[in-house]
Formats: sequence, structure tokens, C-alpha cells
Amino acid sequence: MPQKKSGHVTLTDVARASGFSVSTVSIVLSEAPLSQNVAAATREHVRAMARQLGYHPDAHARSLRRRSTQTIGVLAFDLSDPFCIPIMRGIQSGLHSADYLPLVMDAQTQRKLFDGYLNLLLERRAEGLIVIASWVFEETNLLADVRKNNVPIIIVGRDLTSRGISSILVDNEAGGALAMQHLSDLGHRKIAVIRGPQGMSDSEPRWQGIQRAADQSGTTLDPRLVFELPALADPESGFEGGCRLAREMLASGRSFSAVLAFDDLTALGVVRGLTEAGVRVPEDCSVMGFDDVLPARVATPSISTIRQPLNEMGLKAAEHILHAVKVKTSPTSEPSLLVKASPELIVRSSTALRQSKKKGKAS
Amino acid sequence: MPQKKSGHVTLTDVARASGFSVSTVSIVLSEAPLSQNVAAATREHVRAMARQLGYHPDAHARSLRRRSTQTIGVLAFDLSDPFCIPIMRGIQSGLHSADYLPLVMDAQTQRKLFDGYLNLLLERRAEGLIVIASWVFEETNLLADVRKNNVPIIIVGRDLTSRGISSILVDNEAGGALAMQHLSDLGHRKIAVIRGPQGMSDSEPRWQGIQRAADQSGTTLDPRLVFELPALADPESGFEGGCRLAREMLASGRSFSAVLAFDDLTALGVVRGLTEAGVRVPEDCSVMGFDDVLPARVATPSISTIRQPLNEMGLKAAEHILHAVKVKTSPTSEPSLLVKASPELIVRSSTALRQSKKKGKAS
DNA sequence: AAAGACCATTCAAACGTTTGAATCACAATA
DNA sequence: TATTGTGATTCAAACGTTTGAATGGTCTTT
Repeated sequence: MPQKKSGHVTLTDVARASGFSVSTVSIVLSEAPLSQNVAAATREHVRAMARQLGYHPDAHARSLRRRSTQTIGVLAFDLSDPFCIPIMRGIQSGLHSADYLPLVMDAQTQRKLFDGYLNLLLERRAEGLIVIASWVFEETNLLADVRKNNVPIIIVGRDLTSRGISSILVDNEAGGALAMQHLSDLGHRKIAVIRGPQGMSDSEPRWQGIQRAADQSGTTLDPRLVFELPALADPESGFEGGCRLAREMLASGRSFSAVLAFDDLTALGVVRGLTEAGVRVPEDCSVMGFDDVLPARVATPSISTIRQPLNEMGLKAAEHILHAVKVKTSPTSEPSLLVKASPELIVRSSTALRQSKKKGKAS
Repeated sequence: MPQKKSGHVTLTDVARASGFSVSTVSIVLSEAPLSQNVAAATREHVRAMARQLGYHPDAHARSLRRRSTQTIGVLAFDLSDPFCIPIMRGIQSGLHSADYLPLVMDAQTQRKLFDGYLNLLLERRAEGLIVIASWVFEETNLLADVRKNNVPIIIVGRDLTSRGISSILVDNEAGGALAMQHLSDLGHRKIAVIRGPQGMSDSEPRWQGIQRAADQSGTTLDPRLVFELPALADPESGFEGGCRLAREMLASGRSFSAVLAFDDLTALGVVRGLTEAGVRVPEDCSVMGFDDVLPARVATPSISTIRQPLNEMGLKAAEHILHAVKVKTSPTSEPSLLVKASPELIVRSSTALRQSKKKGKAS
């Protein structure tokens, strides 16, 4: 009979089985400093017993007593966004090396879930909180509780330093500029731009960068070729939006030789829209994305894009939160941190030199 | 001064602040049956105090005392596989309605991590375990501990009923047949097949289904047009593999008008390989995928594929594990369950009728 | 007026750990 | 011999909850 009555194997079980006291067993199995004083034979015996019974220390009891959970909450606004995964990987490796565990929650773009999980993370005594979100609800009052309970927090994907929250995100302004620069280096002058949706914090700085680079390269942006994605939560809506806007720009009658899309999914939508109208990418029209997510890499043509160093961003977030947890002693000491990661231009097959010949592509 | 010395707000704090005993406060805040006996005024007062202090009950202490964690471990073999996300969503919604929380871990295809997290889930007293894995390591001895601790387990993505583990997966045989049937319905007779890698359990039944459907439609499969993916862990290796094999099949000199790829990523690789060689999809050659993941939907041409009802599978896994948790009383009572979900043919733009004219496409 | 019934609240033990302090046996020192 | 030291082990309290049993009340009921 492996387990006594119902539940798990406990320290008491191991103690009984090995003939030593609970204390000794605990000291041995948790490798406390005192375990140096325990006779080698005892150590071995206890360990063997524990192994045989399949003992696993109860993390809850341990956390309760040790007053530390070794846990960092990770709250993703939408895990299905391919953008999240590399960040999570970065976080995971950052935490792992410090023996911390990420507690991952997926809010699925729903505010109710977001608040509920925030609550849960507080209840589970996450020692710190990493929020992955380009969109986030305005001042969920739960955040006040996070403060009240003195839990450090950092957000990846948007700048909330203005509200005193440490933030780490890509330098959208630089990224936008990089994208525009690339297109103009290829000789494009008539460039359609699809801006991000209103609610999204990335939209504006990216647009600023685009304008700056356009100015610097002497390109003028035709306002009639500037579009905007609708503000929908679903990440696939970018694809739909790109598709629809591509049709619109063709229908508008304005000519253009390149499209600078807000993100990769949008770019893929644009490719779809153009292709269906008989416009070839990149021969007739170049298309740029932003983010460098998986679908952009495996599509044909592969999408030229601006890479966000997501992994590194996640890693840095982990490091920062661990640091903040260490020094938590002084409540409001450290000022909130802002990291702007450097974007990188990734040239693939969806962009090409402007064809001077037969360039008049769209109607 | 919101919090007393350092940690979180506790029941004792609320008790002190409200002037009632810890018991009363607990009864009120946890809405225990006894709370009906508590004076309405008291209830309100206690609640207000708790809210004001930002009290959140300590989940660890609660689990310890209640001897139930309301937690199900979800161990994904590789979260970056787009295949996982919809399953997780299904699991999440299934658990949510029962007030259970998924504890998500990502093994990143590494055995060390897999075992480590399995351990962690045991330590955190997950009441049940859902493993998402098409690949899984042979008999990790941790699974013995799972048994020993009497934790119900179910695996999504492969059939382990032979080892007494409940399993839920797509009917690969039917799916393979569906795919082959679709191609032959379109008139294709010379069909190249890319089988899954050796180590992967899906590979064989899918191949069986393909053969059966080929037989039934009177198509003979040329062994020289049957390829196999190498056994690599990285999910993107499917893409690389498809790319390379497409080149190989063109170089082989055998003619073919369709490619049935093992999964969507492989299919996308094939599209890339063919396109780069000047073969048009689907005009010159049709390509089929399997899984219906995001990249297949947003690529152009979009990939015809066999959809796995991932969401439903996740949901079912959640329901099953919850059931198993309920009846856990009798240790080895229930026989292990096997669910084979029905695959669905999704026709998109990567497959088309065989062109009888100028069909001689490849070399 | 005594017994019971009920309401509102509190006591105290328990969940499984960890750990500072205590115990005990025994050898070494003064 | 009495003291000190030390090596091996155990005591007991604490972490923050929950909950069966107990406590005092107040109000009926006979």
C-alpha cells in the first residue's frame, strides 16, 4: 500500500518509514545547512525511503513556511498572438536560471479574464508580475491592489512608465524608420502605409518613425495612400484588415509600388489581397511587415520585416523583475525602468527594387 | 501604513482592523455556509475592511488547509508549436467553468525541462495532469511517480492507451485518408507523399490512411515519390524539410501533380521549394497540409488541409481530467479512455483540379 | 422558571513544511 | 570528576487558512 489513506506522500510518511523524526527528514531532503551534521548513513537511508515512496515536497506548505513562492506571474493579453511565444521563452529561461517559476495566464483579450487572473496571481503570491500586452485595459483597478501588496510589475510590449510601471518594448520609432528607409533604399517613392489601430500604443511612434525616414529620404507620403487598421482585439483581424485595405488601395486608383504594413499579419493580408487582384509580390509591389513572427518566415514569398528581439526582451523582463523582487525591501525606491530594444531589419523576398519598367501596376 | 511589516495582507490583519476574530472574518470572506449566521452588518463591515486593505486570501495556505488546489497541470511538449495554442484554449475554457486553474509549463522539446516540470507539477499538487505532446519521451520514470501519487493523467496528441494512459487525439488514419481522397477527387494520380518522421506517433496511422484511400480510389503510390521527414524536434524543421524534399522530388525526375505533406509547416516548405523552382501552386502542382494552424491560413495561396478540432480536443481533455479527479477515490478503477476526434477537410487554394493540359510540370 | 432552540461569534486544531532552540550521548579537555 | 565541546537528532512553534465544536447570549415554548 503505497499511500496511506488518500492524499500525497508526506514528510510524516517518510519519517515513519525511515524511523527518523520529521525534522531530520526535512533537513535531509531539503538539503538545509544543518544536513551537514546528519550522519551520512542516515542521509542515504532517508533519501532512499523518499525515493521509494515517491515523495515530493508540498510546494504550498513549503511556500507558506518559507514565505517565498519562487514564482513570477506572467499574464499574457493574448497568447494566440505569435508575438507572445518568443517573449515567454525569454522569460522562462531568465527565470529558470534563478530557480523561479513562471505562472502563465492567458487573458484571451478578455477584460474579465484579465482581471480574474490578476487576482489569481495575487492569491498565489506571485512575487512579481510580468504583463505581456501591446493592448491593455485602461487602469484596471486591480493594479492598485498589486501596488498595495507591494508586488513589482513590468510590462512588455508597451510604454507605461508614465503611470509608473516599468516597461520594455521595441523602439517603434526606430523600427518604423528602418522599414521606410528600406523601401526607399529600394527606390520606392509611392508608398502606401497601413497604420496600426487607434487603441494600440505602437501605432503612433511607428508612424512617427515612418514619417521621419520619409522626410529624410525626400519621399513624400500621399495622405490618400495612408490607411488605418480598425481597432479589433483579434490578432487575426490584422490579416483580414490587410486584405481588405489592399483591395481598397487598388480600387482607389492611386498608383503605388510598395506597401508598408503595420505588422506581419497585416502584411500577409496585403499579399493575399494584392495577389488575388493579380498584382505580383514583390515584382509589381513590395510589401513590408513588422515583428518577424513565424507565419512571416514560412510564407512564400517570405516577408521582409522588422524584427523585434522578443527573446531578449523577455529575458530582460525576467532579469528586471528578479532584481526588483530582491530589493523589494524599500517599497517605492527604484524609479520605473524603460527599455527600448533595438529593432533589426530583416530583408526577405517580399521586397525588391522598384521596377522602372512597366511599373504602372495598379489601375 | 497599508501593510504591517513586509508581506501580504492577511486574515489576521483584516481581523484586527475590523475588530472581529479571524474565524469570523474567514467565514465571511470565504463565503462558507456558516456565513448565513453572521449578522449582515458584520458581513458588510468585514468585506469593506478587506477591500480597503487589499486583502487577497493566500492560495497556498488555503490549499494546504482545504487539501485541494483547484489546479490542473498542463505540460506542453513545445508551446511554440502553433498546434498547442488552440488546445490550451480549449483546456482553459473547460477548466474555467469548473473553477479550476491550468498550470501551464512549456518543456521546449527538452527532456530535462520536461522532467523538471513534471516534478514541479507534482510538488504544486496539481490534481490532474494534461500532457500536450505528439512526441514524448519514452517512459520517463517520473510517470511512475505520477501514478504513485495517484494523479490522473491524460495525453493530448498521441495514443498511449497501451501504457494505460488516457489519450485523446485526432483520427490520423481517417485524416490521412481524407487528404488523399481530396487529391484524387481533384483528378490527381501521380502524388508525392511526405511521411512524418520515424519517432512521431502520428506518422504511421496517417500513412495507413493515405494508402487505404489510394487503394480505394485506384491510385497507386510510386514508392519513389514517397519521402520521409527527418526526426528533429524543432517544429520549424518541418518547414525546412518540406523545402528540401520538394527540391529532391523535382530533381528525381519523376513527374507528379500533387504533394501530400505531413503537416502544414511541411506543406509551406513544399510550396516554397516548388515556387523557387518555378513550379506554380496550385496551377502546376497541388499541395496539401495537415493540422490547420495559423500560418496555413494566412499564407498565399492558403493551404488546403485537414483540420484537427484542437479546441474541442482540449475541452474534452479538460472535462475528462475533471471527471477523473472527482472519482479519484477508487485508484485504478476506470479503464483508460481513448478519444479519436474526427478530422475535417478544409479546402483552400493550394489544391486544384489536375490540369490535363501541359501537365508535365517538373523536369 | 426551567428547558430548549437559535443566533452570532470565537476556540483550537489541523494542513505539511522549516528552523531556532533544545536535548542527549559521548568523547575530549581541564 | 566535573566541565566543555560537538555531533546527531528531535522539539515545538510558526506560516495563513478552514472548520467542527464550543461559548455565551437572547428569545421561545411549556
